[in-house]
Amino acid sequence: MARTHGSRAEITGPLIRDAARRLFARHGFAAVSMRQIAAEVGVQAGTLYSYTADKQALLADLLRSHMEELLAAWQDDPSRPALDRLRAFLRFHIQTSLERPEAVFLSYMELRNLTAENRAQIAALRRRYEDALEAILIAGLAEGTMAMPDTRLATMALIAMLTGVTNWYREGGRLDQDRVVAVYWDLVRGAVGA
Amino acid sequence: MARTHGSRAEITGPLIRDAARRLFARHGFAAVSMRQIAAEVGVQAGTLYSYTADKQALLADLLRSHMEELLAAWQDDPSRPALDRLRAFLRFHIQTSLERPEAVFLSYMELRNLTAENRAQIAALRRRYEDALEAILIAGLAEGTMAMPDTRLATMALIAMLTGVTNWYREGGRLDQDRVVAVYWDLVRGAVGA
DNA sequence: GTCTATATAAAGATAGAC
DNA sequence: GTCTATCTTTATATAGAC
Repeated sequence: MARTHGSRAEITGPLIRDAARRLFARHGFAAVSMRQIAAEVGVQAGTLYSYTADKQALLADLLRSHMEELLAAWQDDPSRPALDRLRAFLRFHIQTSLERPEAVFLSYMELRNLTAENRAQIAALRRRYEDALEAILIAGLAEGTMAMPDTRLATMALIAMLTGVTNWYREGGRLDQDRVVAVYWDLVRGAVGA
Repeated sequence: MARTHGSRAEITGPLIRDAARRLFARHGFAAVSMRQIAAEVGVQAGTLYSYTADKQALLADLLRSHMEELLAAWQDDPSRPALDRLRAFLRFHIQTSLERPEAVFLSYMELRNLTAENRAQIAALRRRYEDALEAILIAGLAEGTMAMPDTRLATMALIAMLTGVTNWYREGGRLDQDRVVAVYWDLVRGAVGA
């Protein structure tokens, strides 16, 4: 596994991030050692410190880039009917959650291991993501196509429900992804009073 | 803090469990040392091993007793209308989740740190709890007072949604517990097609 | 039942050679 | 850019005294 003095910076960085994401998600941040990450990549432990200031910064980078990718990928069109937008959000959220279950899991679980500064930064990104959903619910109320007593609570409830898919979904299991989206859409549509 | 040779076994056991629950929930299982737990209780680290075989068994005890208390406390009455039973389940789940947020959090997060045997045991208990909810949904379908495409997915979706309350609820925040139950009841009732 | 002391292993991080 | 070697700290767990 271990190479001797081979240099390939362009790929080592991403490999470190991939290994860290996988290991942190599987065992928990504190349970994973820098040596384990290094072994997974095929470098020595000391090498990791050419790519990250410390272990915590490595986690922070993973969470920040995940949230930024999520925000960049979500394309909303406020001119469309709110129910269509909600349907699109649901599909987007389930799809990305199932594509990157490890990053999703980390983003909801390992905030506590960040410095206060990094934690605040990630929390702000997450808040923007939640606001994207709430905007749709507010539009639905204004249109009269949805009904609910509290858009903020509904936002939190829906995100928790959708993200929960990662807890039980198994590739090749009883239901494929489209079917999951369809079933959840029935539940969500009912929940928002449509 | 540290006493010298004082003996009080009746209370030290529960204190260890309380401290471990709090610390594991706050920092993560792997991030907490036996020394930290001991310091919180006011004993020396070695003393903990009079109460648990090892660190992992301490976690397993916490999760097992939490699930067992939950199952013992939930009183269902299958002769009542399914919607009433669902309402009662919702209130029970939100109430206990907010009363014991640390145990709830651990039960969903730290299964990965158990031995395979302990993990299977806890998973079976959790499954029984999920089945208690699904039984209500199945009854609702049979009654014709609910409608949903998949009772198993609906079960997982509802539990994720309700448990998510612990992620954002703050004592003394914008909403008191009864109000939260009322808002979620609106969402749940819609989701199950009532 | 609890303490003190310790065996043994592994952690995060850094320095300097190649 | 990566490796080797190492400093320093901390961890789990156990043995035996009180």
